[in-house]
Amino acid sequence: MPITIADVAAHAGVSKTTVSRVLNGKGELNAATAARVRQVIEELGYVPSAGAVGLARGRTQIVGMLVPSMTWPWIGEVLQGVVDVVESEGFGLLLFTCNRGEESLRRFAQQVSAKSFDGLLVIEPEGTLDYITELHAAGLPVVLIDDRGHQPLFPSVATTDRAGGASAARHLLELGRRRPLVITGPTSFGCVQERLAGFTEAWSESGTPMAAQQVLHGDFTYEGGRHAIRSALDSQDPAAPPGQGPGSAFDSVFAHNDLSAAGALAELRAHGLRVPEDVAVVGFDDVPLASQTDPALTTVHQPLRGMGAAAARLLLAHFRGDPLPGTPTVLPTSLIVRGSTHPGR
Amino acid sequence: MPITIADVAAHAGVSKTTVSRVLNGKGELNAATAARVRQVIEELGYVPSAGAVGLARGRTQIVGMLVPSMTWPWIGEVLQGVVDVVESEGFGLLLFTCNRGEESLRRFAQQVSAKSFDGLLVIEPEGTLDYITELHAAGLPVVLIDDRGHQPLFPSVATTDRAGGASAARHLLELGRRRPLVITGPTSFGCVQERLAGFTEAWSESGTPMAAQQVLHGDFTYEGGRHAIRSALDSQDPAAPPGQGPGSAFDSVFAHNDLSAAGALAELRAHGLRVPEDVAVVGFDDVPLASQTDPALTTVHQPLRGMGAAAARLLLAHFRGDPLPGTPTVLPTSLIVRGSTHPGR
DNA sequence: CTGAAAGCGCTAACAC
DNA sequence: GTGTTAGCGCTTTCAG
Repeated sequence: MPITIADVAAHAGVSKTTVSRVLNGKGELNAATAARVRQVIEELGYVPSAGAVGLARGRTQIVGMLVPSMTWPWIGEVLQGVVDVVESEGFGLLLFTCNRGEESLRRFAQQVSAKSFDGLLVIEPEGTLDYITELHAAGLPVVLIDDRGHQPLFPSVATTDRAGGASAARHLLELGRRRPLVITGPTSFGCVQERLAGFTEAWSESGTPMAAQQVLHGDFTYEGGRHAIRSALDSQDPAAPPGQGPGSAFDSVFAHNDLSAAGALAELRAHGLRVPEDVAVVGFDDVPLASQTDPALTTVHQPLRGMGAAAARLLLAHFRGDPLPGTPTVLPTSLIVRGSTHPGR
Repeated sequence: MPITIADVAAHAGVSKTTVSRVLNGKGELNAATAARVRQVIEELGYVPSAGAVGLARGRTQIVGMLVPSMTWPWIGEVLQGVVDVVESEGFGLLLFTCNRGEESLRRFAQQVSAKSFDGLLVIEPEGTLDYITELHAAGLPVVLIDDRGHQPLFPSVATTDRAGGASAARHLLELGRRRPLVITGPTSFGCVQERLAGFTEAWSESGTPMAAQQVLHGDFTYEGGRHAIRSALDSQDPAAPPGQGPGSAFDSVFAHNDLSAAGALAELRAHGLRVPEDVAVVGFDDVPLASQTDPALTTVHQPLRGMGAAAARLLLAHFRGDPLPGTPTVLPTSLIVRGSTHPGR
């Protein structure tokens, strides 16, 4: 017994078409009729069936979102950004993950074919770029939220990884540090290459270029961070105590994400090194963890929420007829200074 | 040009009805016809339109999920549990948050009325219990994932907060600790009351009941954890150094969540106290942060993923005709021992 | 075993 | 301005 447009029409003594018109504000209506219809809608508490509207209009008012996993610490931020704008525009958000591999993807593909949503927002799950590109080519509106530094063949929202790396370098230089250690993420990621390039460039501008052994390849994990510090300490001149003293291997660390920076922090302490006095540490991302380490982590903030919101806005604007931009939308990073580089903060 | 059931019917030389039958496995079909139809479906890559099926059947094959916010650290785990089962059953997950207050909720209510989904999973957003109860009463299948220790009037999935508190107490007792400090969460939460009751009961069984000043009211934040430790240290006998020595105020901490436990950890260190030698610390939740503190946090693991999955299974089973259980489904907590109570782990 | 026809609830030409 | 008439793509009686 849910009430339908027909009920409203009957109660108001008009046709379904008229009701539909006041609902969607189309055509010229007699003010009086419109008011009466609105009144009845109110009284009956009528709400159009999303499914029926979707079928009739050929558009669902739903945006799909595909993410690799829900359990990564920064995914929530992006999602909140997305959800905020999607909801406020009266759209629904249909969520998909790739947690169960092949099977997940097949299921997702089904939903695409089933026209369950009008457009797709995606944080690229490993190895699906080709598939997504295909969907885009097939006419599905897609916006990529790029955390990998790809340059995809379709609209995307990204951040300034290179400038972020540079800002970390400049910060350390300003603090008087001269021997940095860089702990990278997986080097196949474009973002990692950018962060490294930005850091290295900015550093060389100081006149002291970096040596190869100052870059350690990590894997974005906590353990990876610990391990990098351990091996850096192991391999340095045993006669020279680490820290700011002359001869020590490094006086600062730039980790490519906060998680490995947190690992570095722990390992440094385990070796009796003080942060930031002996070694200053800078992370990347600004996930919640960053403000909950001890000392709190100076880090390059990624505008995750903003990226999610921007991607959603792009897609929704497209539904209204605006073209999707051919070039990536780039949101700037910003350096957040905390205790790991600045005593007392 | 999306291909429809009519296309398949035409190509296979049968009626739409027949195609529909092979699609849904209803009625007795001639094996040969069925095979032929299946063949055509395959060739054409036909997938039924979700919207059309929904309209015709009156069911959307979508489950709605309402959460307070996406940015809490443990929400992701629950969501992943939900998504895993929802997806594997061929359903879609429509996500809603209450981030924008009243407005969010109104929008959500619309979607409910619009019959956008068949049933609802909810992590109760503050102050919406009445509204949810109403929806349930109105006939919408609802399962609550209860993080607050409510005893709602509708199906829910919860965890053993009381037993979890007790396990923390027993662990500390076994380690020989005798003067615990408890840092609670907001006391209006049922789960906080339960955790406290469980801890206190188990502790009194040891023969040494707890004093009121051993319980500090916190707020589930990092700062709250730091603050609690600070005031505990401030208020103790200035002549008695803290730690395990006689006369010191406490030799262990049970924080009601990991975040405040991490705060406690930091503050203890700031005062020169060693964890776990001087003070052992136990948290609650087992969020990712717990394994990334230094030392890593012993904590009471909440089966968040399992709770999400269980809730989803309950709802889906209900769609198949099973009744929803009248009594809460309870999943057990488990104690995860790490370095904050056990040196070397 | 299979098909014709009538919806599901709404929108969109096209008349009046 | 407003109503009539077809659909949107699928399911489901009801015949045959």
